[in-house]
Amino acid sequence: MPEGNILHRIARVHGQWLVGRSFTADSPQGRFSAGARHLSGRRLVSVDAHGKHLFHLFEGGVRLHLHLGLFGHLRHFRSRAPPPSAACRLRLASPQVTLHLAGPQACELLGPEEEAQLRSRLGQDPLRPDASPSRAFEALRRGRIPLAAALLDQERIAGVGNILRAEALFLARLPPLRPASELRLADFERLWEALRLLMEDAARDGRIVTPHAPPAPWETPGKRREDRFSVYDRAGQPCPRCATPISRVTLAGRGLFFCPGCQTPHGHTASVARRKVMEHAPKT
DNA sequence: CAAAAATGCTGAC
DNA sequence: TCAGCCTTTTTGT
Repeated sequence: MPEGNILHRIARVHGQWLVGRSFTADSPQGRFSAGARHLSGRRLVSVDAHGKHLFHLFEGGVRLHLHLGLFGHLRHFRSRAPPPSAACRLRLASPQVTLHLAGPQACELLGPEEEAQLRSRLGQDPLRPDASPSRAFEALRRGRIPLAAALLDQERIAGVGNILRAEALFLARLPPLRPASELRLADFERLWEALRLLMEDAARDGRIVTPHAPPAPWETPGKRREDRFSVYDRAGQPCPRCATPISRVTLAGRGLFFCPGCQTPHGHTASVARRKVMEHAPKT
């Protein structure tokens, strides 16, 4: 379910509503009972997101590491919470706020050096204020794999998932299958900026919505899922920018969506040139 | 009801 | 590269 923007959103919500409170913890599902006992009664000191990982620091130096994986789900309740589902791995309850965690890939207590080691393996996170774009540029260009594959490698850039990859490459007009080592600085700068914009909007609004402009005549208004994206999960449908049918290829076992019409090696300059020609064309 | 799929990651070939 | 993890939602009988 979540890409990095969702984790940052959760961290912000927890920072506002959970930090400073003490919680009773338990594990209805049972697989985190020992950890929950250790957390119970402690005050939450801080919350931090890095990529798709969440780090909660409780008083006494107790560190909780969460990763939602593909299925993980967090629910928040004010005042009265419903009974937890049988799959609820961790419940944190206070008089004002209750949290239910189900299906996480990771829910564990870490020592300080374990946490540091984990964090040191994560790449630059576009949503973190301490992110270094030049280090991200370096990391992306290492090795000889397609740019689209490098973007999902959390040790190069942290927080990008399959949707953000597709939408950011589309916004930056970059061909996803070109070797990452051939990425030029100007292309990277467009890509980084697209990631930052998409992720910041999505962290604030709670969902990824791409500003695909202009509104195309073949698009019908609606709230169905596919309307939120320009290329992700839209194989065969017309590109909102150039109307070429969107492609889907399988790369490293996962679907990659892109527009073969305008995500071309020099798609950016080519389309700018085309627009200039249009501007100077005689009016009809 | 059952089945399938999903924005992720790991460990074993 | 593939199965497995594990939950929720959507789709199909």
